[in-house]
Amino acid sequence: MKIASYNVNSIKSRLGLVVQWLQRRSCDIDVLCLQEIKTVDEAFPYKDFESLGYVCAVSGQKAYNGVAVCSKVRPEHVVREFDVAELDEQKRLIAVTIGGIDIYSVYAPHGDLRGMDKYYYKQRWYEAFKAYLSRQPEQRGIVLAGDFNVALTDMDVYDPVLLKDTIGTMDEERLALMDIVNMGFTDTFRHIHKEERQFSWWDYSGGAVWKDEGMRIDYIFCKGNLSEKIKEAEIDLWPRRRRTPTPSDHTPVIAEFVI
DNA sequence: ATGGCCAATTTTATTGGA
Repeated sequence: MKIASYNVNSIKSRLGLVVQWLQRRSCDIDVLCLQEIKTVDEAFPYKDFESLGYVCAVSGQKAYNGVAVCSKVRPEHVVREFDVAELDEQKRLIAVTIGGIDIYSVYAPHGDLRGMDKYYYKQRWYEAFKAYLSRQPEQRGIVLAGDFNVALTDMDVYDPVLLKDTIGTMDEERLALMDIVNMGFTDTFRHIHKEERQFSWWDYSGGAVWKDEGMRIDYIFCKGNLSEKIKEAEIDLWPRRRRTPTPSDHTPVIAEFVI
């Protein structure tokens, strides 16, 4: 089973490219977690995904944020509200249960430099998400697929010196995500590719993608016995290295499980 | 690849993204 995470930066602007990408891969993705769909539920292009064989669970909002999970199998259960103020005030989280596994599409706050409102909001959001996850049953199979807006280590940025103490590389941001990882999660890409510098996001400006000046901030984490079932992990550069249609600034990350 | 960031809205500027 292949699970993918893709921050599309507007599903309306990206629909054509996402469809092209899925078809190019012969629709080998079983579960596609989307972030930054930037639209309300009613405006999500359900039908376009249906014609490719996917059913979509959506938690959207106007203009900003918004997440979805499109899967070949209809989920047994969908959660859109998490009964925590920090996790519900913006649409950054949706969870579906497929084959007894809880799969989350995650869009962590971007944040800001130290001292700014959005810096503190990111910290509060991570605390709330960690606390929420700690309340889940220990043995539960969980996959977290999304844009976490943190580069875990210096290996995950193109220039650690230049990018030291910037958004996504600050120690406290890394600790916030590491806290979650340390709850028993495995970084699927790093598990398979121990030393490879590969990125999932590149700035639109300056032709960053062509110079490979990027960061790895999109992840698929898994816990429970899923960690022993990771078969392959991949970052697919194809959708990012298009000129037309205009790509997202992110590219999809994929993990394959022996399930 | 041969450039000079992109998307949505509050729209001809501003905000957010990272």
